[in-house]
Amino acid sequence: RLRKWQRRIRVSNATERNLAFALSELDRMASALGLPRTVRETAAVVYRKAVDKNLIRGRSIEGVAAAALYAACRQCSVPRTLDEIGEVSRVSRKEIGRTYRFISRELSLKLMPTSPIDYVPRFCSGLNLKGEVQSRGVEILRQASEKELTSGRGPTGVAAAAIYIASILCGERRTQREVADVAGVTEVTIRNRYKELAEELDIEIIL
Amino acid sequence: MSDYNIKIENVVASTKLAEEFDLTKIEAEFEGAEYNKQKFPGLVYRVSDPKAAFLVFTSGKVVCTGAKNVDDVHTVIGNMAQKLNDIGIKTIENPEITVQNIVASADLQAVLNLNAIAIGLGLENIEYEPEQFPGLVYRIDDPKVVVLIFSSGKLVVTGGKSPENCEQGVEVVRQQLDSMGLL
DNA sequence: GCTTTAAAAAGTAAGAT
DNA sequence: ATCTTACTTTTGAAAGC
Repeated sequence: RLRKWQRRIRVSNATERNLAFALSELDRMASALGLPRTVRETAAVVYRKAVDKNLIRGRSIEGVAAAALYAACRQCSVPRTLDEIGEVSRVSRKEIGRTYRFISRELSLKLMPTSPIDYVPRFCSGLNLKGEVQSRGVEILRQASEKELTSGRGPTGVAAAAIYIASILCGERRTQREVADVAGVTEVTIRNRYKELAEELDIEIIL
Repeated sequence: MSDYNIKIENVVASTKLAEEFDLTKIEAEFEGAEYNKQKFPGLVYRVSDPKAAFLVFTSGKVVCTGAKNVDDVHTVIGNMAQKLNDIGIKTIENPEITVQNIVASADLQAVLNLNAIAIGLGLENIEYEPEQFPGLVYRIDDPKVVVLIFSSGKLVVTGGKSPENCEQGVEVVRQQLDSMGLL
């Protein structure tokens, strides 16, 4: 009986220690990515649910923490790409994606694919673009979505192209290189997307 | 009318041609054969008769992949057995060949809204992460196949054991999308 | 889980020209 | 800027780490 009690204490200690480690990991990654407190708390909730459902078995704490943070960013509409999460995690992008799919399914998160619109605020601030440009970009994305120009395309690439166009239309031009860098895509992708958007949405780009 | 341009792109099959093989000998006799035990336990051998690739193991088991149809699988495996015999290696007479997987492509001839389809089929039944891959992944239980759905209306059906499975898979998708008014 | 094979879909990426 | 090559996803078997 005393043995059993001690065992419980050990398990409890291990569980608490692991949870503490996971939460510190979430905090460390969230800080590195400059994420607000609400996202960290959401990630903590997701992580705790995963623990309660024993989803950590056979998986690393760091992997589940990274996946929880990735999921939380999406739930809070301030998405980070798997590459961005991977940059502040010891776990590879592939493993984070795999773990995300698993907990997403097991916890029935039912998240819609990331919307390009959710990337606009972050990318625009990174380019020092005003709210007017953001609004323009969002409007372009709404029209793009209606004309089926976003299905199957990378959200960051489409968002980057919309911002590139918006910056020009608002007289605050940013180069493809600048936009590509903040969005984490190549200039070629921005070029391909913006050509398609300009053509299909009948937007005249002069310069 | 009932087509949708279904085309088989690849057939994977397995069989057993002998009780055991000396892969080192086969590698020496078959030009182009690759065998690096520490890299992979099987010997790799490509043929262009009907085009296909073989993975030959010491156990006598063989995997054939890359064939464009089921008949070609039987043809190339028969040719393979003959080549082994020519080299002085006896093989099992009528090997039991099992088709393990068939990959097919198809075209629904319609531009699709993958977000709408994701909701229509149910987020818990699909996987769609455009950040990672442009296709929506839909797993079907009835013919047990996996269908990759693209915004262009093109499809990839894989996991089927027969051409019928692939056709059924395409039909299931067509029907479900049609019933939801997404086609 | 990984290693190796083949193949399609469409997007994105990297290095070369 | 454009071309080529290549990687992302899915599937299945094989023997072994």
